Amino acid sequence: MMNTAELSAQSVTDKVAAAITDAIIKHRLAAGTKLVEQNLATMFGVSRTIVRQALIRLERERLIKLEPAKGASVAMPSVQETRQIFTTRRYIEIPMITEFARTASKADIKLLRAHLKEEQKACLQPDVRDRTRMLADFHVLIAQIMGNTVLAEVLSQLVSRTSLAAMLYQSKFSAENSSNEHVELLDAIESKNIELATQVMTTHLNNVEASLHLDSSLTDMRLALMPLASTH
Amino acid sequence: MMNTAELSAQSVTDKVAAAITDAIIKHRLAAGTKLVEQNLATMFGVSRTIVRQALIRLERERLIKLEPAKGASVAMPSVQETRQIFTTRRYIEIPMITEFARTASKADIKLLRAHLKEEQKACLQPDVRDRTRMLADFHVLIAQIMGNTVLAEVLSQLVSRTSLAAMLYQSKFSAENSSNEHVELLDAIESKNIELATQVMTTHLNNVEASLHLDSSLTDMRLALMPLASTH
DNA sequence: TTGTCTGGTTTTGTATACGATTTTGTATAC
DNA sequence: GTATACAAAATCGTATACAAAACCAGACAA
Repeated sequence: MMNTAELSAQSVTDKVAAAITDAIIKHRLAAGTKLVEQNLATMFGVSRTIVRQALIRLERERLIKLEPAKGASVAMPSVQETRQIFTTRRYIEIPMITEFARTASKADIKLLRAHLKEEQKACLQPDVRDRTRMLADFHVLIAQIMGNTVLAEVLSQLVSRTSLAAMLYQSKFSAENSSNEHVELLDAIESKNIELATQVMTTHLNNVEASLHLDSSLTDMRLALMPLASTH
Repeated sequence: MMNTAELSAQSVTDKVAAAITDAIIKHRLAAGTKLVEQNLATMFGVSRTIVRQALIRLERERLIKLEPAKGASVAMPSVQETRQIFTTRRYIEIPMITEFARTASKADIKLLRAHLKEEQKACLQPDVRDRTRMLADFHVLIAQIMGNTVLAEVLSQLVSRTSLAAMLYQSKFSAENSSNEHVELLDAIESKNIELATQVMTTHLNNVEASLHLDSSLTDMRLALMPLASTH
C-alpha cells in the first residue's frame, strides 16, 4: 500500500498537495500552524498559484482552514467536530465490518494480516509518525479490499481528520492497545464471527474516542491559549 | 433551507463553484459536458484563475473530472461507482435514521414536515430540476437537524453524486414515489417506530437504486457511444 | 476508403504583477 | 503606563501574460 499520501500524483499541484497532506497527517505540521503561501511556494520551488490551488484542495478535505484574506492554517477540529467525526465513523464502519466479516475471502484476510504485521512492528519503534499512519490505514485498507472506492475515499478523509484530532487531544492513547484491537477484529473476521467482529469494531472506535481528552471543558481553554503546543 | 448550493459563499471562487455545482445538480449541465476554463471565465466575468480554483474544488467533490492537460468535464459516474455510492449511502443512512428515530424531537419532525410539504408541491410541478434537488435535500436535512455537520457534509456529497448518476441512468424513476416514501419514513419516525423507520429507509434506498438502469451491460455501451445524450 | 503527417488553433499549466486587506510596529496623547 | 492613531510591512485576492501541451482540419500516401 502506498505510504505517501498519493503516489499517483501527476500535476505539480497534486505533488504539493500530497506533500502538505503527508506533513499534516504525520504530525510534522502541528495543528494550527499558519501556512503562508509565499513560504510554501519558495520551499517547493513553485509559484504561489500552485500552492494556492493545493491549499484549496486541502481545505475541501478539511485538513486546513482557509479564512478569507487571512490565509491557511492546519485545521484544529473542535471537540464537537471530533465527536461528530467519531459518530460518523461508527455509522460507516460498523455496517462495513459486518458486511466484510460476511464476505471476506482468505486472500483478503491475508492482506490484512500482512498489514497488521507491519503495524505491530511500527508500534514497537520509537517514531510516532509512522505508526499513527499505519493504524489509520488499517481502516481504509478494509474498504479498499472490499473494492469500494467511494467508501474508501470517504473513510480516508474521516480517518485523516481523526489523526488530526488525535494530535490535539491525545492523552492516554496507546498505539499498542489499538493495534491489538485490530488483531482481535481480524481474528473475529477470520472465524466468521460476524457478531463479534461488529462488537469489537464498536468497542475499538469507542476506545479510541475515549482515549482522547474530549470531555473536559478545560481542553478548549488550553487549546485556545496554546495553539502551537508542539511535541513537548 | 438554502436552495442554491451554498448561499454563504463569500469569495468569488466560492460563488463560481456554487454556481457550477448548482448547474450540475439541477441537470442544466449534462454529464460529460466539457468545461472550458476561458468560457466559464467570460461567462462569470472573472479571470481563469478563479474558474480554475473553483474547478479544483468541484473535482474534490467528484462532481467533475479533471484530467491533466485536458481540462474539466462534468463527471460521469460508472455503473460500478454508482453501486458503490448506494452501498455507502446505505451504510451511513440506515444507522443515521435508526438514531434519529430514537432521538427526534417534535420540533425536528415539524421541520421535516415543512420540507416534505414543499417537496410534494415540487413533485406536482412540471419542472424536473427543483424536485430532484428537493428529494436529495431531504436526506441531508436529517443529518443537519441531528446537528452533525460532518455527517451532513459527507452525505451531501454522496447525494449530489447520486443525482448525477440519476441523470445518466434514469429510467423509471418516479419522484412522487420517492417523496411518498419520505412521508412514510417520517410517519414511522414520528410514531417512534424505530424498526419500521429503519426498514423504510432501507427499502427507499433500494428502490431508488433499482429504478436506475444499472444492470444492463448495454448501459455502459450506450453511455460510451453517446456521452452527450441530452434530455430526450 | 483508411491511415498518418503537419501546420495552425485552441486550451491548459505556470509564473508574475498589482491592488486590496490585514497585521505589525511605533509614536503620541491622555 | 496604558490606549489610541496612524504608518509600514506582510500577506492575500485577482488579473494578465507567456510557454507547453493537446486538438483539429486538411493534405497526402497506402
